[in-house]
Amino acid sequence: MEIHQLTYFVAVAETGSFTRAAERCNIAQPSLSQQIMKLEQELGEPLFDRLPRRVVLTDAGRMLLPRANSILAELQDIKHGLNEDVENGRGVLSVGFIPTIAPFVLPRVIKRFSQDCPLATLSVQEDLTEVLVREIIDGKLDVGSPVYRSTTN
Amino acid sequence: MEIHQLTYFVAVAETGSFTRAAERCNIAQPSLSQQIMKLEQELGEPLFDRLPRRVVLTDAGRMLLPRANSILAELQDIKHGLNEDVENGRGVLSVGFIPTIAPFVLPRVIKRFSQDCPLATLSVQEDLTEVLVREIIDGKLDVGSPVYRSTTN
DNA sequence: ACTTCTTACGCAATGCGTAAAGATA
DNA sequence: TATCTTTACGCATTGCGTAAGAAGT
Repeated sequence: MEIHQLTYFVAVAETGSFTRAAERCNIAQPSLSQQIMKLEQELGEPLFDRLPRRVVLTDAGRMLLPRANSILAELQDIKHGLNEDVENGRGVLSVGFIPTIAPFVLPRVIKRFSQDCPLATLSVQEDLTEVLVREIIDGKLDVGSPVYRSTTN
Repeated sequence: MEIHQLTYFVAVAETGSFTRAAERCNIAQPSLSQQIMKLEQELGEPLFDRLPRRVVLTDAGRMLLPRANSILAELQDIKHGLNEDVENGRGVLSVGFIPTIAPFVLPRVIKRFSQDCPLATLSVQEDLTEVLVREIIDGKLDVGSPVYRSTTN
């Protein structure tokens, strides 16, 4: 399992197409196909259902997506934050949530976290919690702490 | 930045030696040196101070370590959990902590998490919290939820 | 026919190993 | 001299691109 494979996987999942994902990743489409197949082979089951007109996630793919996003976001954080001041409680806590549990814990955990570490930044990755996170960002759900959603490059 | 580079980095950090890290990773020692140097080059600053008798983490290295562990643990979770039943609240929440904030939030977050998701498993990665986690595992600190520390292979 | 994914194949990049060289005690 | 890391260099793996094939609308 390699990082670029996770990148390609997320691109396919988000675009719903191998072709468009290849464009986004700036590689040839067969090369992307090849890497996705290797990933599926390593994990033991297909990640996408290849339908005639579009590509949709399988159950395994749906489970992988938030975790892949979390890992890619953490890598982003590393590149951004290593040279900068990540001291003095200004750290970045990167948390990946699983769909089932997110709605229950997320608001409370964020609130709790913001109370203990007001200067720290929280990074949340989970597709199904996107709406929730957006509400927080928009200020409809005040949690008292800076929250941002990492872009997946 | 590649996965195997993070693996090598963690091995060097934990063994305090390029030679022993290479043995653990089952590769030649110069090859490991090469990958560590590439990683340092990409991040823009050295990760280790090469002392005569041992190697120690630089500030940058200390910041990278918990994040690298977190990523590697997430990859482990993916491999373990994809085929299995990660539904019904039996999921694995993998959380990476930064040294400064861990002692404050960890116990409370774990307790809160266990209340909301009694069937879920919590995975914590941070070297400086190792003692804390061990106390929890040993039962001295009851949090009411299964906790395990992922091995970094 | 047109769009999209897969297969086939060759090249180029790179991770790894062996051997030699610094460096420090 | 012994231990440990770095440098040098060649090989083998593999990711990527181009071209052709397959399948569906």
